[in-house]
Amino acid sequence: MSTPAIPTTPPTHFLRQIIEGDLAQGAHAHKRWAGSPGDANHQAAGALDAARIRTRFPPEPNGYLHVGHAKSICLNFGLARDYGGVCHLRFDDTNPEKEDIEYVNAIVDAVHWLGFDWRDPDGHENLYYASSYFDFMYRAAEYLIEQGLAYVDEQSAEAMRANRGDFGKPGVNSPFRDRAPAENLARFREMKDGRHADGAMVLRAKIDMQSPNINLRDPAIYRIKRAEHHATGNRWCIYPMYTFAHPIEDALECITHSICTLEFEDQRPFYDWLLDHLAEGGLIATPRPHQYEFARLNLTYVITSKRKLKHLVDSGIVSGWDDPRMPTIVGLRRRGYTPTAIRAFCERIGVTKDYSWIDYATLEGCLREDLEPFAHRAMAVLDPVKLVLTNWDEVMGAGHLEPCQLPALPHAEPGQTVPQRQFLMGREVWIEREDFAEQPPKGYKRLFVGNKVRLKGGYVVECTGAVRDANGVITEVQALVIADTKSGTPGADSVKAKSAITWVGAHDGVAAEVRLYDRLFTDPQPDAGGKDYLALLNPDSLRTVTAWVEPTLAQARAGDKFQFERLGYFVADRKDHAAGHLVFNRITGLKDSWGK
RNA sequence: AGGGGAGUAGCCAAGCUGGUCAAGGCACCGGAUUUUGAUUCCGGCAUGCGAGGGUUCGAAUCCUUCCUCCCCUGCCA
Repeated sequence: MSTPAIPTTPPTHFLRQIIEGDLAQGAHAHKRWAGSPGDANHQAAGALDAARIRTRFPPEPNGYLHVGHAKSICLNFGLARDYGGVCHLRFDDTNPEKEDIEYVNAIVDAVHWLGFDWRDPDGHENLYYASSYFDFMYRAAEYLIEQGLAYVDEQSAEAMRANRGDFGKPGVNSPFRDRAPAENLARFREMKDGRHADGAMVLRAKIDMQSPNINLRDPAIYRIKRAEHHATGNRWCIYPMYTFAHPIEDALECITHSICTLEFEDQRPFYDWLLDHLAEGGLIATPRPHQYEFARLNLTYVITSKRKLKHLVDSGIVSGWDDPRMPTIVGLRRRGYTPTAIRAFCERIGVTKDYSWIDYATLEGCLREDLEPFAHRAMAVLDPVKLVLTNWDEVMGAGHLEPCQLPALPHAEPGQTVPQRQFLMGREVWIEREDFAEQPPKGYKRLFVGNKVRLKGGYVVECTGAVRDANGVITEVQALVIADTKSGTPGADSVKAKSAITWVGAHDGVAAEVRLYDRLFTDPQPDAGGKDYLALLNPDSLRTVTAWVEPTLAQARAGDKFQFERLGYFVADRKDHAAGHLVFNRITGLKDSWGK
């Protein structure tokens, strides 16, 4: 008797509603797609687009992706997947000074790792570069000039800024604003031909210097910049600005829904202005794309500012972009987070236009939820103290080692075969220091004199005391093993134990380096309100201990994830873990014990 | 100051055309099961939807005034 599968509808949000509305109206039903990006003529020659919608994830290749990008990735690729569409991966590489091919590759890896691809129904890969549209962008710029919609401004940057006005003061027209199109065209071509110095002049859209929206006060759309581009080399010395380039990129790729973050809302009127003019001129396919904005992710205790993240790396506060404490995709990956958990997280937090802070606990919860059903269990002792079973030799025989076993997963499905973990119990075992208490607090269920506890998978023992050294530090805990109480035998339940504690045999335990990671910052919002984030670093964000782990763990391979019972989820480090030197990273505890 | 956005529980978030509408998740608190104080399972958790006023038989949903927060004055994206 199995419960009928309940169809899981992803939570709705305003973007889904917009798309569903568009689809219902057939807004994109007649769009054509020639199989590659291109202008109006190119697309008109194509077939009806097999993709019902097209979205895009458009990172600038100037750094590593982080959780915030994951939200955008899951949104754009998820929407395309859910509505029979396609999501393009597009590198917005319009500023050669900041960009590098190294980042391109890292971004490709990260998006793939998250579980997404950018293929058309026919398998064609939609991986694009803004830089491959430079020719068209140049043509569009000349079109604008010819139409009297753009002009070359020779004011200095300072003069431009001053004449732009501010929130309370309208801008004033540039003295170059009313030049004739032919003159502008000539100047623009000189710019392209390298006849002018960097910064000597820019091409500006001619809109409205009085606009209350400062983005519409004749925004710069092309600048002179002699820099080698990672893709186009030195072919160009003028580069389009984001403002101008992005709408065109969307249009050439036949994007239906161009989704970006809130800070671009004021940019939308220009987006519409540009594309409407280009569509009217027959340069781009119609219907043209539309821009929608959502709120970016803020995660408590996490910083996503690229500049600050870079400082953490450069100053050695963390070991690199993939340090397991970093909120980068590579960092989360090395920490042990799974793509499934990250995707679930992005789904769970919703999509709105509200400025919000998501609890870090939400991410941790998604990880635990993902790992709980299949992460193999293992026993480990992170803060070891020896437990000596003083009557072991009499009861079990001198030097006896008792083979014990436990299933790798506690809740096996009826037909499921679960591997068994084998280990040995002897006179001496390692237990957690905190599993013994001289003065047990109220409700304490572990070892204290007179209390009976099961060594999980082994025998029930009764605590008799502890041995201290000259400084009063406990060097050994003592107990009596109770015969015939071994786990899985008929007598197992003959003696009631208050609890079961985890342990590792002193004879077959294996040493391992365990890296106990915690949040990098002590403040829930280290990146807000102009705080000094460096003063808010958590001094205990990494504690490395030498632990004892059960023998099965010696076979762990880099990247394998486990639940160390009662301790949390751990992953064998993908960089440093090796057969002869076990290294485990704590992904997260079994519950949030911070502040407990 | 001008423009653009947003305000529903500790944190997210449904709710849109006014009538069991205050969903759901996380967190938290009870209780049951448990050889992980985990998991699982049950139960609890907003007389109130930024505040005030109004329209209406009836408003989180409509009107109005006010308050708070975020974004915009790069030849960055």
